[in-house]
Amino acid sequence: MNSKPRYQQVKDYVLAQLESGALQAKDRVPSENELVEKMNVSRMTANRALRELNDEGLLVRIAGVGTFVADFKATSHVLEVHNIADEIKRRGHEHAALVLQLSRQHARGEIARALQLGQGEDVFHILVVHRENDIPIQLEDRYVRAMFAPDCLEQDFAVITPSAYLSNISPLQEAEHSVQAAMPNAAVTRHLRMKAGEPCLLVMRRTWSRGLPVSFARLHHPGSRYELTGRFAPANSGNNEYTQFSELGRREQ
Amino acid sequence: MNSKPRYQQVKDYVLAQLESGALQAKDRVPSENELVEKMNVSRMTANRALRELNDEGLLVRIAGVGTFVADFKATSHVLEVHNIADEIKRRGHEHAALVLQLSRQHARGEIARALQLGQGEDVFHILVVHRENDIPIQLEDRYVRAMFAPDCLEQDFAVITPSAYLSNISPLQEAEHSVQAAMPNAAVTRHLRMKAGEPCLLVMRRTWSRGLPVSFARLHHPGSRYELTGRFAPANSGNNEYTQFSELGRREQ
DNA sequence: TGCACTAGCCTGTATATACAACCAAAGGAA
DNA sequence: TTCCTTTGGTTGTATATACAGGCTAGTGCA
Repeated sequence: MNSKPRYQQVKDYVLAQLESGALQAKDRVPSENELVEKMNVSRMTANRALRELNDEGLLVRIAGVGTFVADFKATSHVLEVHNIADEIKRRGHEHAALVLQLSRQHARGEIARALQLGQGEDVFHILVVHRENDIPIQLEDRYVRAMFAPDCLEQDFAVITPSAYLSNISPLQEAEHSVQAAMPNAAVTRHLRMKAGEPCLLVMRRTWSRGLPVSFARLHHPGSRYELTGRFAPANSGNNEYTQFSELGRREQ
Repeated sequence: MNSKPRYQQVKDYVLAQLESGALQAKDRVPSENELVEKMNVSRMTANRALRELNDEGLLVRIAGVGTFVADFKATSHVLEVHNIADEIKRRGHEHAALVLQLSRQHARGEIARALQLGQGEDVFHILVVHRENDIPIQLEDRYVRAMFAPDCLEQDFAVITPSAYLSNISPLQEAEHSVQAAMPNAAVTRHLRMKAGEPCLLVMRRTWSRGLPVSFARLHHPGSRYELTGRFAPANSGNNEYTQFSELGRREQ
C-alpha cells in the first residue's frame, strides 16, 4: 500500500535519519550512487530527492564533494534573527552581552506549560542583556530544558549566545514565534534603559528538537529603537533567495 | 555568453511574461510540449522548469488540465496576513469593516518617499477599522498610488478589503514589512477602543508590482489584544508546507 | 435527446544514458 | 620537499523514452 512516489520515499529515508538524529549537522549524507544501490532507484530519482531537500534548505550539496546536513542556522530563513550577535555584527556594529543570571530552577507555571514539562522537572534560566554599540537592544529571558543541556551552567553566555549554544547541542529544530507589543515592567525598563511609558516589542520563541520543546525565550526590545523587518519577493529573476522577517534591525532615526 | 542552465532559461522565459503582465493571474501557461517546441528543449527540462515554478508558488499545475498562473494570495506565505478578513473568518469569527476615509490626495512627506513618488503625484488614502466580532483589531491606514487603481474611489471597502482589491488589480507582488511597538496617538486609541497607556503593534507594509511600489500601509493593532504568530518547521515528514509569521491572531487570555 | 465511451492532451513519475564541471587525494616529476 | 598531473568519485545538467493517471471534448450509439 505504498503509493508514494519513489523520490518521496528517498526523501523520507533521508528525513528519517535527520529527525532521529542518526545524521547530525554537517554529516555526510549518502551520495546519489549510494542511494541508487540502497533504495534501488535510478540516479535521476535519487538526484531529485537530494536536490529537493537541498532546495528546502535541509541539505547542502557541493558539486564534486558530496551532500551534507545543513546546520540549523544555515537552513533557517525566518530564524536568522535567532542569533542576535550575528545580526549586530552584520550591521558592522559591536555586540556585547551581559549575563544577569544563570541558574538551575524547577519549572512551574507558564514555563512548565510552554516546555510541556512535568512538575518538578528542571530548567536552566538564562537572563542576558544584548548591547549594540553599548546600547541595550534585547533582554533575553530564556528557559532551557535541563536534560537537553547538561553543561549549560559551564557556558559563558557573554561569549557564545544562548541560541548559538542551543543550535550546537540540538541539530534540527522547529520554532514557534509570537510577536506582540507590551509595556515592560520596571526591571525590563531598567535593563534596557528605556524611558518611562515606552512600549517594548516582545518576541516569544519556542524551539523544538526531535518533536520535543527544548527552549522557551522571551525577548524584549525597546519599542522606540527597534523593529523587525522583512521582505518577501516571489522569485525575482536574479534572486531566488528571499528574506523573510529576518532582521532585527536597529531603527535609524 | 549564456551559461545559464536551460531549465533556468525556460523559467526566465515564463517569469518574464509574468513580470511584464503578459500573463495574468489564472491565465494558462504554455504546456510542457509547447515549451519543448518553443524553447527547443526536452520535455523533462520543461517539466523541471514548470515544476520548480510550481514549487515556488508562482504557478499552479493540474494534472490532465494544464499549468496556470497562481494568484498572489495563493502564492503568498508570509503575506497570508495580507487579508485580515480571511484570517478572521478562518478563526470562525465575524469580520466587519468601517470605512473612515476614502479620498484622493497629493502625496507628500513620508508617503511620497515610501512610494517613490514625484511631488504632486496623487494617492488614494484609505482609512478602515477592521473588527473581529465587533471588537476593533486593526486600523488600516493605507495609501495607494493613484495611477495603479483608477477605480479606487468606487470601491466599497466595507465589503472588499483594500488588500483583496489590490491583489485583484496587481497580479504579482513583492512586499516589505516592518513590525514595531509604538504608543498610539489619540485618534488611533479612540478608533481601536484602547485604554490609555496601552501600546500598539504597528505593522508597516509596502507592496510592489512589476518593480514599482504600489501601496504603503500602516496597520495598528491594540497591543493588549493582538499578536503576530508563526511557526517554522523544516520539512516535517507529513507536512511539507510551512507557516511563517502568517497569522494575525487575537490573543486568548 | 441523452448517455457511454474513446481519443487526445496534459501532468507526474521513472529510468537509462550521456557529458560537463568540480574537487580531493594519490601518485609522479623536479 | 614541492609542485603538477592524473584519477576517481561526486554533483549538475540534458535528453529520449516510457508508462500511468487525470481531464475534456467529441463521437457514436441507444
